[in-house]
Amino acid sequence: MSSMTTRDHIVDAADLLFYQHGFEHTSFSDIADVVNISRGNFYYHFKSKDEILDAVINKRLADRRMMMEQWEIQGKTPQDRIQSFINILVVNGDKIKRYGCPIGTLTSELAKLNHNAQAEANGLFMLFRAWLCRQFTLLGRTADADELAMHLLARSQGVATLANAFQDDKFIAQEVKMMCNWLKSVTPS
Amino acid sequence: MSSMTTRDHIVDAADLLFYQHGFEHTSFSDIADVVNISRGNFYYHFKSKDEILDAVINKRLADRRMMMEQWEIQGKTPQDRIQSFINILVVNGDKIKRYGCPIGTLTSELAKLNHNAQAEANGLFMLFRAWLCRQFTLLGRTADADELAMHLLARSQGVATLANAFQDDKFIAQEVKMMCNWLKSVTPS
DNA sequence: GTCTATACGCGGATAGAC
DNA sequence: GTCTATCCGCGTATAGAC
Repeated sequence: MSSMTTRDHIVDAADLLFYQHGFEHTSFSDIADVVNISRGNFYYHFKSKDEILDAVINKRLADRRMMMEQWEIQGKTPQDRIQSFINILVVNGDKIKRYGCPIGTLTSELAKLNHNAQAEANGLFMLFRAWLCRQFTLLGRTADADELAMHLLARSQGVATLANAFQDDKFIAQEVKMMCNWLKSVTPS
Repeated sequence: MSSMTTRDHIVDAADLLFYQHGFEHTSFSDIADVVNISRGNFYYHFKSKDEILDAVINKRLADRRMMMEQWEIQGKTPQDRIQSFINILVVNGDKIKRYGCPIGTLTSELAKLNHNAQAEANGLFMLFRAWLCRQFTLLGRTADADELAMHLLARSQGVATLANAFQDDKFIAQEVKMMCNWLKSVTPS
């Protein structure tokens, strides 16, 4: 990617490091080591560490929106698309076992830090919530679409948390299977 | 509590602060302010911050064991006891909305820090897993008791994470109701 | 046991040369 | 745009008086 600016490299590296080691635990030095720039150079691109966090959240928002667009293209039925959401747990299984869910662990950390960016980070959850809600509505569950969306979101969060703690492969597979059955059970025939 | 030693006071304060603000974000000064001792005095009672963490984890283990003993006394059937577990989400609803689950958020943080105490903190999850497993076995689900235990644990973790992010009262109530129905559905009649 | 004083490194942030 | 040099506060930890 020759079109990648230094700023983009910083945001990419920060995105990964914030996920792997947490926002607070990631220092400018850590990011600088990855991007191969000096610490002083950060302040040409960002005013503060919080501004890097903002950029990372916005990148994650954009990434997830693109992912959902892909799901919409590939999945013809709302079932297929919801299934794509569930499958994240399998596709990203290894990362989740190591570091948990990128969204859930960020919102949890920012809540404890009482950080200004809490609301923006929650936007990531809201994105999935609204998207799932739309899919369940298309599925015909107009009355309880949002409830179902929140339920599925919660299930996947719980699986990520325990998969991270227990490092258990079979557990993820088990739960994904149960979620598939659940999806069938809420799909009007 | 006149029998409370300074050490106990430190562990109590650390327990609360680690929960509210996270382990890394809690400094000796923060704890000292609550306990009303000087920073230097910590090192008479503990060799390092990590030793305080160990003590906090052990305290949490003891607290949860006591809680389960209470559930065993109060609940005559395994259903009742599992119901007590589910009810944590309601009883501690306000704290969970603010700070998430004390166990889930600690294990997540320690995983990101790659901290030595990860295994000990996971012991908290294992305690609940084993206890729930025993209850499901008593319920007659000998074949899949551990699966059911993990499933319920995951559900409650997911609810805690989303309740924390969305600050939604109705959501917790909804999910608790669904978990009750689920419990009925897995109870042999 | 508890205190004060202090060491020491790291983290975020700034100034200014190139 | 990127660098080096530097500031400053905070955090853990230590030494030693009381």
